Amino acid sequence: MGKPTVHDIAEEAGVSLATVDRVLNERPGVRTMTAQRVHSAIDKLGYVRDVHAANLARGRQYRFAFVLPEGQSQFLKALREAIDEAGVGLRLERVALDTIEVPLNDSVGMIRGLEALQDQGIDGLAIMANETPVVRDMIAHMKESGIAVVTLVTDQPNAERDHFVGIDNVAAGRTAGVLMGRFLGGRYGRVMVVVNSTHARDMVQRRLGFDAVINEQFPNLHTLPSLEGHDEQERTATVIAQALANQDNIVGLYCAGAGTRGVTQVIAEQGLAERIVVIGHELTIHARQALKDGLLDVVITQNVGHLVRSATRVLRAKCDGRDIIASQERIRIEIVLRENLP
Amino acid sequence: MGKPTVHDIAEEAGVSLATVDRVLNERPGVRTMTAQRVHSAIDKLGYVRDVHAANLARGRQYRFAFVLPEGQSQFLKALREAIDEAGVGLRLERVALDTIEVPLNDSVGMIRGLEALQDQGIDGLAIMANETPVVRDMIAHMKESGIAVVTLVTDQPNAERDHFVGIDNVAAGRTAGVLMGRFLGGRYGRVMVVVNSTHARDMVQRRLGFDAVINEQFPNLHTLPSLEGHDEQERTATVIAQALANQDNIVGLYCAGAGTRGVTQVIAEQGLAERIVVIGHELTIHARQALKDGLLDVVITQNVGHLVRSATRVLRAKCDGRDIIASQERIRIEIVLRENLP
DNA sequence: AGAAAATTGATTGACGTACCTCAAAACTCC
DNA sequence: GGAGTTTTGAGGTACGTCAATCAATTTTCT
Repeated sequence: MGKPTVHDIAEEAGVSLATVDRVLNERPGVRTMTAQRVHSAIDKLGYVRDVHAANLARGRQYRFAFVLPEGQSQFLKALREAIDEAGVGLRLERVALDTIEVPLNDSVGMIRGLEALQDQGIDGLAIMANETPVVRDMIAHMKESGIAVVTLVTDQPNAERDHFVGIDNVAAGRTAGVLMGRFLGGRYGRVMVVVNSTHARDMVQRRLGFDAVINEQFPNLHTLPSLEGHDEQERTATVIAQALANQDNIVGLYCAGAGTRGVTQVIAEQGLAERIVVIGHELTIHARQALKDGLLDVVITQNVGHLVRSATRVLRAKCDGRDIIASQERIRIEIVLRENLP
Repeated sequence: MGKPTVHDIAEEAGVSLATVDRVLNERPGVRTMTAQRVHSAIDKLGYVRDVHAANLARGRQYRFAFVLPEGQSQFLKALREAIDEAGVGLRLERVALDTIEVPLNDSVGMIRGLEALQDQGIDGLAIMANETPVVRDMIAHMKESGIAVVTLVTDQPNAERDHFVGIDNVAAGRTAGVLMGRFLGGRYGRVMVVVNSTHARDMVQRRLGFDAVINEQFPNLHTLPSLEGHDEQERTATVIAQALANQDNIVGLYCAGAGTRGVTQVIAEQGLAERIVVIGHELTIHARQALKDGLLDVVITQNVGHLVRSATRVLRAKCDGRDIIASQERIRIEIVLRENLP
């Protein structure tokens, strides 16, 4: 009464094992009629192929590559570490993970990097990159040559990716908005918003969500135009310090980008922790420390471990032609306070 | 250059396959000296046994059982659904999940239920139950007969369980405390606390964390003695209504237990949504709706899907004698607002 | 009808491990 | 040094699937 095997469906369909195998692996030389008989036997018995036995037999290795932008940000570092850590455990599962880093705004370098990948015979790709035509074409090209592609952290909704692994950034911005409004408890004032770049899709979305909530629910607050930090600590610190000097009655600061370090630096230097509600993104080690020190009130984050594992699960499912369990692959918007620091 | 196999370690150790097999599966009849040679060959080559091939060979089935308290609460319902859902996907992994329900405060019934399990030849157990001597002895008994045991949702720190799958309830209470304090933005008043039962360990811990934060950080607030709802909507609604009538200046309500429905019922009836900050636990369908309707400000929750998958991963690792990846098995305290509702 | 082509069956050997048997070799102990 | 015991080796079968070969059968076409 165990699970049905190929033998059982061969018997049920009244064909030989060889034929069942041909049908299952879509090899030629089977009449449509016969194939149909096999398929209905599969349905009737509820056969599902034993992926592990199959992989064992064919000596299959899944080769997945993570394509990340070059950069020293703590978020990227944590992401790379998560990839390495996941890679260790996945070796037992016949999955090999590679990481390649491509220059952020250098399309030629990116194309070169990805072409190298293709020659290596990669099975799947998780790509984190800004939305550009070059990337979009690259994804289309990869898909054409049978490589599964997921976008990571930043989506490319117009590209033919199989799946997006990351959070809904509008919702993340909205979440930041409510927390900002509620933590300020009715106080009147202005809220500064810092982004990495006003062009990046995720920054735009977070800002959108943030402003929407503030405008809808907190008429006592006024959001200022975005400041650009460009992912650099010094630059972020400078623009913030400048803005603080020029504006009065700043009660909140939302750092929608990853460069929280520059923010906390200014907050610490000017001793603003008590007076200003500060909300940042991505739970890096610096953000953790800042939370503990009270320099940061809230961090909105996505778990890098989940990102990596979800991406590999999705890629594997796509390679095997299986469906994914959507509920399992939804990346949560995590709200971290000092009190629930994991 | 592939992964080393048993053949490779046989050669490296200068012994036969049979001997390697005896060592790996701890079968008798191998001199300590020889076993040592095999072990050092394993270390040297970095051999890791292919679990899937092994399971295939021995036709292994992992049989795990979830032991849940009887009850109709939405949380339990969601947990049961998560178990069923996970069970479907896990069939391919040779894991069979069962759920059994035992009467909450009936030790005899519980023992009977668990004894039935033992006879069925179960490999692992995930148990959610109040901390009692009966349960503790049961766990010890199970462990003795070689069954892996994890506690679920509620820990039994004095029992010899292999692992606890659930959140840190003190931290959860603290999280509720900060959110309560900050959402109230300096207002003065009293905060009501509702629990299922003042005896349950997790309720005590949440209450502890909640009070600690309020006392440390929010002198403007005063927490009232716990009200008991006993997991019943009507009863919860009654005690809250009563307390509201007897106390003035209630500004917050923390429902540490799962019976959020009774709370939202009263809030809706008396139109208190705007005046009182309400924080509850567990994101059931009712809690979702209440968040959307603004009857609930925050829900602190643990993802039931994660709970179930983590429990099965841990049990499987224990059965295989593998280590778990601690970071992957830490269940997050999730903060859910209307804006980041998943 | 006969030849050519397409389809199907039967069989075999992997993959990496478990588990069993039987015989050979190596150790005890007196 | 011989009997007894313990340890080791050699070999086979199985798990569920893939992949390949070669022969046998059926279909298609002329």
